[in-house]
Amino acid sequence: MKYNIPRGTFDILPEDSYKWQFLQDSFRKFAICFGYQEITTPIFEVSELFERSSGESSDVVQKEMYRFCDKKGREFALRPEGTAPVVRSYVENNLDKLSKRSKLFYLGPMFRYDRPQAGRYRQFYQYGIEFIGSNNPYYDAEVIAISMLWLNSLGLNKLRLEINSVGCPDCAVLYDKALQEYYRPFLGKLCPDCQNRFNTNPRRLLDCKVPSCIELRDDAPSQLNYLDEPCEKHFEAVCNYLQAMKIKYIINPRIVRGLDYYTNTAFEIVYEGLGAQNSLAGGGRYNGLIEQIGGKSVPAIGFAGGFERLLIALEEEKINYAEKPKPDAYLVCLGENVRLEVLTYLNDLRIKGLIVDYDPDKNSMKAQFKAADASGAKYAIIIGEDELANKTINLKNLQTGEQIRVAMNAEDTKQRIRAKI
RNA sequence: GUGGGUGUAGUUCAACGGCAGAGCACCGGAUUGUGGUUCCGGGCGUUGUGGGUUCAAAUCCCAUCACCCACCCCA
Repeated sequence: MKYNIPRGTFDILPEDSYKWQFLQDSFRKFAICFGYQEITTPIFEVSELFERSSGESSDVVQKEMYRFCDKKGREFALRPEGTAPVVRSYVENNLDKLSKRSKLFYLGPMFRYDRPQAGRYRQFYQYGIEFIGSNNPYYDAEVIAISMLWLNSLGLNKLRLEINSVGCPDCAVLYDKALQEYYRPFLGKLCPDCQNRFNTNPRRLLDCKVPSCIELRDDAPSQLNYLDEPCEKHFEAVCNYLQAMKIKYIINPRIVRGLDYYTNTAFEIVYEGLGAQNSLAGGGRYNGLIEQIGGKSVPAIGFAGGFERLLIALEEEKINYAEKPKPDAYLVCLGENVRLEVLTYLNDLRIKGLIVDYDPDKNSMKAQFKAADASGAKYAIIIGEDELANKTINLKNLQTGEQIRVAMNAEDTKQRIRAKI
């Protein structure tokens, strides 16, 4: 019986895993420099957490969640996104009592039952930041900056940062009304989906890709004209901070976040060349969410980005961001007795942190040297009966061909190899 | 959930009704303790799976599964 990987998932094979490790480490370091700390939550939570936070009407909740019941009939879901679990943990562990601000980041897999497509998977890996505890627009800019500057640091420069403000719930109500007034005369001209959206979620009308709907959209009122004073000031301040940070952006009043919990700032980082799924990262402010799921009213802002799309973009730009790790040395042995006696030395090298490759199945020197070349090892350590008897090794630099005979001493070998790197 | 395209060796692809092949990768060898180049040798793989048409199917038809792309949605 042969088994297939579940649809929409993928294996990260050894030939690629170093890239993932590099990107994950890189993001960790970056976030830490901005004062953020890692938080890791389970990959499943009670379904209700997501239903509450994302909104019952959202696509995520409606059709994309992997749900299951445990033996006691409790209903869980594999997490479709990272913010709700982090906020759950924040509330549950009283992180607000520890400090007024919580600066958190996370990495890990998310799950959505979607039809797979370029840059879209059922299990996908996200990196994200959540800042909880202040409504200061500086933090909006900081979170946006982290997401943008990190991508820049990897060598991605052809990015477009789009920002918008969806206002607070009060503004949203006014804006929804304005939209409905605008669209009402054209109701008959809208696509069936949009006729639905007209009532359930008017702001989604702006997101439609049907040509006739796009045409109508051009003259539709802008959210930005329906912000109350505090929201307008907030948005202006965010823009000012971004300018002060010299981060280029464009204001796109049509950015609508899919999840219900967003307020005020919404942003997206777009990379053309990803196909239809061209959003590398996205996020926004969610001042209402924490209270909504049982905490105090605390303002917060965050974002999440997808590793798969990032990988595609880096590949597309032909950026050499990570180097494949190669062995420091390859051990070439001759003779059965040698193979036995050399093992403590070999283990010592490895314990000391050298990457040493060795293959007991390769007999001839030729085969062993070929393997050494293929592995990309910088040195070969050659040991035969002679060397063993004298407690020495031949250390050969595989690039220059230079070879020296030195003591069989792991520490000494390590020093010599490190010195020449 | 809806459309379109594609499934042949580990991989990239040929063969397009008539004997299933090549490049790359992989393994071994070229006088027994020194590699990268070169040369030689090594391939029966349920042609994704199951049916059907035909004297004959990788090839045509149907179904199914998987992948890719798009709608939708978003990371």
